[in-house]
Amino acid sequence: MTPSPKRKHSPKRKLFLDLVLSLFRLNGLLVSEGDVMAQSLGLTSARWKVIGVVALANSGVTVPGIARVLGQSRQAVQRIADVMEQDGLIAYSPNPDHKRSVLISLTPQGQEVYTALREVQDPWAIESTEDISEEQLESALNLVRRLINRFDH
Amino acid sequence: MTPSPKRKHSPKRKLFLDLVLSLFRLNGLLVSEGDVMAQSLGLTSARWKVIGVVALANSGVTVPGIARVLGQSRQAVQRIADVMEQDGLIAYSPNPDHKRSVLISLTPQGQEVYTALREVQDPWAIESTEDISEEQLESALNLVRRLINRFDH
DNA sequence: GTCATAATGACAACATGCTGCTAAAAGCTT
DNA sequence: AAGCTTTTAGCAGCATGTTGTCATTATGAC
Repeated sequence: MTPSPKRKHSPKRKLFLDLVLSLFRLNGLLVSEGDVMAQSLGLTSARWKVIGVVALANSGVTVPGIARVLGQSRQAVQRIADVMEQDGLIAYSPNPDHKRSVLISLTPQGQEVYTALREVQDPWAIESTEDISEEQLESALNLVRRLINRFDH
Repeated sequence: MTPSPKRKHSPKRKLFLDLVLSLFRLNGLLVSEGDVMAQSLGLTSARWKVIGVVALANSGVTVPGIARVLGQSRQAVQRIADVMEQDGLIAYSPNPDHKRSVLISLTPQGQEVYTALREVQDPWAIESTEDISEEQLESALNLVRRLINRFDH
């Protein structure tokens, strides 16, 4: 044993870096899960995210608005949205409050797809949390949101 | 109990889906943080991940091995590694145990960069957890790892 | 109202991830 | 040893994300 640990141990530092690395991994795995679920419906994980935001915030959604919810760039969402509009899942309509930024809504077909999506997504969510308590989920969500607020400049 | 709640409330379902959405956001923000930290050193967040794995597992690292640690595809890591080798951060050397899969090591320049990286990364990690307890970090890491194991087929 | 600033759409360039494919090397079962 | 399976590198194609730029529209300060 050397006599002099000059360097501070700082277990929180290592814990946090481990957490960050694990979050990168989990993110990749979640995208994969989303791809698998969405695949049977002709969607991808990116469209899964977008259709979810549109379906929940059922009125007055715009492309930059979706981007803000997802924490992504306008341009990334715009590209996905344009494809989904071509595919007939969403529709653009004029925005009375804004000449440039059109409103987005689900088409009937988009609503069908979203309904079908829920029938895959909800059981997935329930199964995924089988051995996880509500309290654990809440505290993890709490921590994640604190980190989001810290990093969202 | 009343006979009427046709739809199960399942608060865990909504909690989990909120958590997943928040994880997507946090992932994007963490990548941004990594980009900012790595930028001053001429790195990007992707190279930040790779150099970290090489520096920690200081011997016998291969491209597919890094990919397994990061939970990414071989090809993604290979592309980053090839660029880093061109830039002189890492070096390939013959693998006595495997004719095809070469070993990766940090060059002296790579070690310098990693040292400089630590001087940015460690304070960042400590500051990021200022208002978070060790116990909270541990339980979050625990939960994330359980989810990784569940989804890592 | 005017003017600076912010938000938006559109386009381009690029980084990072994925899958799929082929051929070579390694590992394993018999 | 032979043969089947897995791992690997290298290539290609593509999806998803980023930033940057420019012109247009909104917004807010004065």
